[in-house]
Amino acid sequence: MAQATGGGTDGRGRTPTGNVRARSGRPTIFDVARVSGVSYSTVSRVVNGHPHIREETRRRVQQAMSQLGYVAYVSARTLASGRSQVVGLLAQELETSFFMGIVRGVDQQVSTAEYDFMLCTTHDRREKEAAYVARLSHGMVDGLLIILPRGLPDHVEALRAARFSFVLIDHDDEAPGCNVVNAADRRGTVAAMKHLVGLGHRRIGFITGTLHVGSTHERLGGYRGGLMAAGISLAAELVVPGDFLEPRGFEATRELLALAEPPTAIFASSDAAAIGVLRAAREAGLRVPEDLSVVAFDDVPEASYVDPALTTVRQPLREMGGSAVRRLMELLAEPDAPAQRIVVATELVVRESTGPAPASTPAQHG
Amino acid sequence: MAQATGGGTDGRGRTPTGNVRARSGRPTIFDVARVSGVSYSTVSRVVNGHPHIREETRRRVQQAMSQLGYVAYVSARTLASGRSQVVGLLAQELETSFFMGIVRGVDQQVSTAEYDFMLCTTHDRREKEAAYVARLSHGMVDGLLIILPRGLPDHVEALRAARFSFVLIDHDDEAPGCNVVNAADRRGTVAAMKHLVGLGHRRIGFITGTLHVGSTHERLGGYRGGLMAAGISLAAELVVPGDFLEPRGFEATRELLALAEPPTAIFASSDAAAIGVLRAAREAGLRVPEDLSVVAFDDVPEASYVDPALTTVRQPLREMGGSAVRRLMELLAEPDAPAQRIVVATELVVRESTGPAPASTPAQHG
DNA sequence: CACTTTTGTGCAAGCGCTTGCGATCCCCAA
DNA sequence: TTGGGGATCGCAAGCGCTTGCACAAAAGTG
Repeated sequence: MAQATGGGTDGRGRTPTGNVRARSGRPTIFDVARVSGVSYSTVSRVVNGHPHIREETRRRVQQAMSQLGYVAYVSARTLASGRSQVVGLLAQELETSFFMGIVRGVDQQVSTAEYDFMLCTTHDRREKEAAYVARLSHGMVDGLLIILPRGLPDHVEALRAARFSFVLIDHDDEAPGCNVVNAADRRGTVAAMKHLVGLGHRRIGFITGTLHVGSTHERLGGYRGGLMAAGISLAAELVVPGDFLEPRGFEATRELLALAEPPTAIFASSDAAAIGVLRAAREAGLRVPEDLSVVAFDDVPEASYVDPALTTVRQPLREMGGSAVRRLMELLAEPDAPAQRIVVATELVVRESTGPAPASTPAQHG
Repeated sequence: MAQATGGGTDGRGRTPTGNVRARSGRPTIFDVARVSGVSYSTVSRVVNGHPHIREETRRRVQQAMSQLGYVAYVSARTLASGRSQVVGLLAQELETSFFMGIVRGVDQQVSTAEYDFMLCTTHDRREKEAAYVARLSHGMVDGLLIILPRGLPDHVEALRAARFSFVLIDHDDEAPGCNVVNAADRRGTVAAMKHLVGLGHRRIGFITGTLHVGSTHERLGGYRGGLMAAGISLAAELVVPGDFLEPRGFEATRELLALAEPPTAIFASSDAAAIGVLRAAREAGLRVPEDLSVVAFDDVPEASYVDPALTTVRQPLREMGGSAVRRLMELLAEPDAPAQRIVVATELVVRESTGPAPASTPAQHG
């Protein structure tokens, strides 16, 4: 061996950077270098799989590493290289199955890509969003996945300005020029409308999602388009605002059922909201689907558990999460790739909550 | 100002560490120092809220920071200080509501503690566990939350040896001397048994969880204890192995119903398994609860959605996650605190899936 | 066989931040 | 006026790793 045997700290009692004693007692590349009789940079190259390393050298180093139980110190590597091998997932919350579905897809895909992921939830606080974006994009993660259902915030613009790689999930055209993954909301809703119309429904209520998110508008567009295609005129009172959540679904349904001429079917913009619809129907003494049909959106697991099981537009959440990760990986490899919109297909799943429209006015139970 | 005005790089054209030009274009503490006319260490102290900073200095620095839009570079800070302000959550998967409940509790609590968290799933691969533990504990995170339902693996021992702070969730006494959070499984199961016995059930089937996890044995203990307390003798054939999941719950129920003298009630070790029980009962033409009562464990959201809604032992998953985080925070503040077991209460939630035992043999439907 | 290329390795200089150790400054008792 | 002792702040030395550059040795090239 060319190097000083065993000592390796060239007589000055310290490694080049003054690494007299490792803080944690854990071995560093210097220790590995000493044991294997090469320089620390060679060790680094072996660790990172660089070319131009003699096979025997590589073997010696690897043997020293496993002998010492060497594990790279991630922060140091990140600091030196500027890459962290971590992607961030910024979400508003984790409460709903909707988010969880996406998170699962992300998790799965990330793990196959030799990346880790950091889950950050803003808990609906706007300041936190900005703070996270700033901190994460500044060295903590290499790329960002963003699911924030509130229009396109300024900090997304900031990310773009900083040429930081990110992809938005379930944001539609609010983000021109951004990489986006979303579902075919409109098409799915149209399919739902066709289904209801085919069952003879003419008055169909619509409970929207949160208003500032793109998918809400897509679904509303699908509703209108679907009805118009069937030659049914739109009635403004049949569209009531919602927020994707159960309580509001319940309320909204009450409003719809209180109409002079109540709907015979209701489309809810999420499964959760539809569960609220079911509850309101039960409270009003209406049977589903005999008196009232309900169609939902998402197809989270609960949709098939409830009674009656929900007819719903399936949105492949896992696939969306997975696609977003794949796209992000592409971006990390080629940061200047042109933006891309990925639209995953939706599919109407017919279960028990829809049926033929009742002959006369259905709201008068009894 | 005592310092060189504006220059700050002492004429050598570079900062002390040779920071000629920031890599990312983002401002560093050196930039802040230059603008505010103090040394970089003072900036660092302001950032970290150290005492002994003159109020006016602090103000000047803060103003410079917001003027420049300074954001700390986390890896550098971690490298220098040895602390990352992130905690890791190591779980086997994210598929079940059980995990998700805990994750939500963790998320919530972590966010109130000025920490971030990194979610790592091992996807059931043992090598990944060890790799994660090594990497995470080596600088990536300050502490670790572990939910790995498979006995107490060696790497937990390694963590302890390295004096790394961690807390186990839902591991029971397999981990002597470790900080653990778990639910009162035994007590909850006993309550469930008392409920069934009170309804007149004498032959009660039991579908276990995965065998190598502590809570499985606790629940089994509760089953046996509960029956014995009621003076009911144990029948080995009534206990069938399960794995907490729906398909196995279905299978196991088939086995139980095929017995010469089938049970009038079944306890499933998780809600998911109980849903399988329900399916098997339906398949066998049995009505729940008229012909067969079922009690479950967990009380995830699905439990109240299914038909009939499940009578189940509620396990406060969020609270468990939250408690684990709180405990971890304590450990981070005081690493040598003696280990502690935290047991959160369980509670029997009676819904629709349990009822009086049928008069005669119930398996003969019709 | 002198002369580029390619391959293999080492050195030094950082990455952006924290922190121990002084050096100053200021205030007040003596 | 002196000292002593905080309160403030600066400097240097690192944290553990990556990487451009230099240089040596091996391998082509005409």
